[in-house]
Amino acid sequence: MPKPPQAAPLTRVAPHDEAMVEAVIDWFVAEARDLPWRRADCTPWGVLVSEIMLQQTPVARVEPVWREWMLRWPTPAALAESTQADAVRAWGRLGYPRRAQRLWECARVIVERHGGDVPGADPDLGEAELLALPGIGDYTAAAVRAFAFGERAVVLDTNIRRVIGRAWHGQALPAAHLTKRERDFAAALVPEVATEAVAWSAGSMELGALVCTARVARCEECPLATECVWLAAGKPGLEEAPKRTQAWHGSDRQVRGRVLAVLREASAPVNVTGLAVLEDVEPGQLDRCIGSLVDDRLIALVDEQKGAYALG
DNA sequence: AATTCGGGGTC
DNA sequence: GACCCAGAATT
Repeated sequence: MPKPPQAAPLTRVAPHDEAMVEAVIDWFVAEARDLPWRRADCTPWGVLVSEIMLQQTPVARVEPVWREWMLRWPTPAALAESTQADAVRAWGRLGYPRRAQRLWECARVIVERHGGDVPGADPDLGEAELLALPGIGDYTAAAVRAFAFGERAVVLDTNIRRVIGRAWHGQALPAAHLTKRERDFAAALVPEVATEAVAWSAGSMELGALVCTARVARCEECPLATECVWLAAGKPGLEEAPKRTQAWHGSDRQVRGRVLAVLREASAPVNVTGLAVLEDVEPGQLDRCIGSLVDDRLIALVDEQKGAYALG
């Protein structure tokens, strides 16, 4: 293995750790899914769109929507020339429609500020330029730098956090909040050579998605099985789960979704408050949800006379 | 640091 | 039914 350049990493990684990282990379080369946004002909825009869609949404649900989206809006400029309403409508049932709104805004900013090219390739400014875009946070900025531009970046999503937590620390599930300590440890594991760094990021993410899954880990298939601290300890900590899930049925979140679903399907403005499909919703809650959707600029009152709303 | 923000597959 | 998913933005 070639020696990395003089620039030493902040934290030295033991040969043992390097071997584990390489094991994940080798596994990924053999087992990676053939996803469209991983193909060599996928543009940075395609990668960016996939990353936004994949925020809190599984691959299986994203893939068909991503394909349609890329056929319709193959470039940031194409999306920027369309309307937010079209973007939200094409988003379909992926959830968190504010992502569609931000992606549309993101396309406009890319056109205005970056001449229509997705930023992020610059080794110095890339990170900051991406973080400045709507809907792009720490994870997505790093992911675009790595997967769209092949740069070394510290990609840290829920999958990678779980893999590192288990294999290196023996923890079943990552903590609710990312600490500097955890980030520093993850950063130290990222290989210095960019191509390997990208392979590690994609590979550890894929390992978390396919093998080292949250509920039932398939350790017999894992390339880290012989080294995994968590497996050696007998896979403790999965039973405890005082996470307190947020109620869904009847929540504002659900009602907002139902209102938006009506307006997505409609070809003309709709008086939402008089709708049969929303009869079971308390008037107060319905008004509150409509109000918050208006505040978010996801919908707008377009016919005051009729009290009719449409997608913003 | 805690909340809010969708929706559906899976166990 | 509870849980989980390539998180981000706001307070």
